Amino acid sequence: MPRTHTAPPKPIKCTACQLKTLKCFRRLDEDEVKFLSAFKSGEFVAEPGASILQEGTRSPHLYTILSGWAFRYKLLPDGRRQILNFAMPGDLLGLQSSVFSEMKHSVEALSHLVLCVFPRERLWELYAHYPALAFDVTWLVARSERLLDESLLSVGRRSARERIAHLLLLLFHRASALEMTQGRRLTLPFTQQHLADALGLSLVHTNKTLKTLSEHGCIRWKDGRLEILDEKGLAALADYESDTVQPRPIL
Amino acid sequence: MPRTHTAPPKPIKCTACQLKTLKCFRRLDEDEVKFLSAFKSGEFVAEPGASILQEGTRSPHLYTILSGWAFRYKLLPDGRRQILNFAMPGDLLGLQSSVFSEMKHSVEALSHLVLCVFPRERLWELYAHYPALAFDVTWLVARSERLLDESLLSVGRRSARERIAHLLLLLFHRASALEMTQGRRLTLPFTQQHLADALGLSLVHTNKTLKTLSEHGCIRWKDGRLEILDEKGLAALADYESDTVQPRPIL
DNA sequence: CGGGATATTGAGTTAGTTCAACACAGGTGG
DNA sequence: CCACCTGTGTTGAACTAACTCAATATCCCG
Repeated sequence: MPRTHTAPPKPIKCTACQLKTLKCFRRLDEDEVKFLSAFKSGEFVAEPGASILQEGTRSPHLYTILSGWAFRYKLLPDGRRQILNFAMPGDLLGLQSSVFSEMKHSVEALSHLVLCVFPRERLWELYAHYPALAFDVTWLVARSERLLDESLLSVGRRSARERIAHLLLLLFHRASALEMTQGRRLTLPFTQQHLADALGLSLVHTNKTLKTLSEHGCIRWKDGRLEILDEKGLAALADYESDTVQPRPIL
Repeated sequence: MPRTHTAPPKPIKCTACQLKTLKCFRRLDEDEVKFLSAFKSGEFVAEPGASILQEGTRSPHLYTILSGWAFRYKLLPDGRRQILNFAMPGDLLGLQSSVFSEMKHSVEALSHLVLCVFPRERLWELYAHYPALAFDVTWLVARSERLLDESLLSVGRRSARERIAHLLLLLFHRASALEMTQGRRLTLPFTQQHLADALGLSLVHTNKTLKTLSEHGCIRWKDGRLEILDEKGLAALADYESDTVQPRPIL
């Protein structure tokens, strides 16, 4: 069960935002940083399993992930779950309820998670006065659409082995851009159930397929740590092509 | 094989745009319409099977569908195809190549298709001077993300019968909002192969499942015409809930 | 020590696939 | 006007990737 949320110790100033030091993000000018600092209404810390946003509700907030992992998902009435994607630092959460009235998916924390909180009613100011930031928001949504395109291709047309190979490579490269990897290794706070639900597979089959990938010497997956042993092999299996997109927006 | 494109007879002025008469679109003010008229660089007419945008290329244009159907899709090297979604009047095509460098999916015309063409290099002006329109662009991308979420849930977690029920209802309601339906009937310019590729199913199984839905008296599907006979039944099957979103943006 | 997740493995089942044949319609060229 | 071809839809039969069920193993935590 989700644990309760904790109040943050002390919010980080946008001027000192850790994400800015990563080269995968675009540089913001002074004005933009100032605006974002004022726009940011606080921070929100959640523990694994905590519910961040709920399908069917309207959130007064818009979030950006400062650190940690989360995932978006949808449920069917009988409990079947589909994970739509995994969210990492820099990703936007809850824009849907800013743009439409209510959420059509839920979001849950996977790891210890720190979020920047923005009041959705002020999103309009951003569009009115900071067109570059508005464009960044569009950029982020478009990128997330791209990831969904990839997932849909996987779930619709790839075999179990191909899906797993593809997802693991994708996660690895996304994490790598955020400097969350150590060499070929990456800490993934997922259970196999999470993988299964993201891939549209059963838990048992996911487990067995992971095993054959291990036996073929492609990966090592143990205690939430993933090691990519044969990147070429995996990429060939999955027709994976890393998405070399230019510097991405912060917020 | 795709036929060649035809030059448009005479572009329609945005002031006289047919879409504006539909109540599902938000009303634009005079300034916005004037800007859009200037932004619009022409029209583009395509016939069924024509390729509109190609994965791996960069399109200098951004399109909006004025009339007709298209679909976005991705291919695997061995020819497996996943249709990502179907696009109808009012939908935006090719934003990805305006936001990133190149397309990661292709777009093909399903029916006779009329597109409004906008030069992507002027998209920035729109963001700089027409924040409401910029917000509309974001709205459109976010909505398309939502549709993808639904598809991913279907393909990942629903049975063949549920998937078909869900897709047909969705198409019907989307078309209905655009006043493209006649009572419970709708002309769909698809082959069963299109349905199969959108649902992640084989052609044969799609055919058989359509047949059982017909036999149960839920639908009639003949010569590209779909009739919804038992909307309640289909909705129950698919856990379908029509997405009652407020007026949507034009362009 | 006991209870609740998570992971692993085997065995039997099934939804959906592939292969193949055939029906039907429209379109073309002789 | 007919013969042919191609794209689409339909149906049966055999096959298989992935599923469900079930038992067991681990590990962590209170």
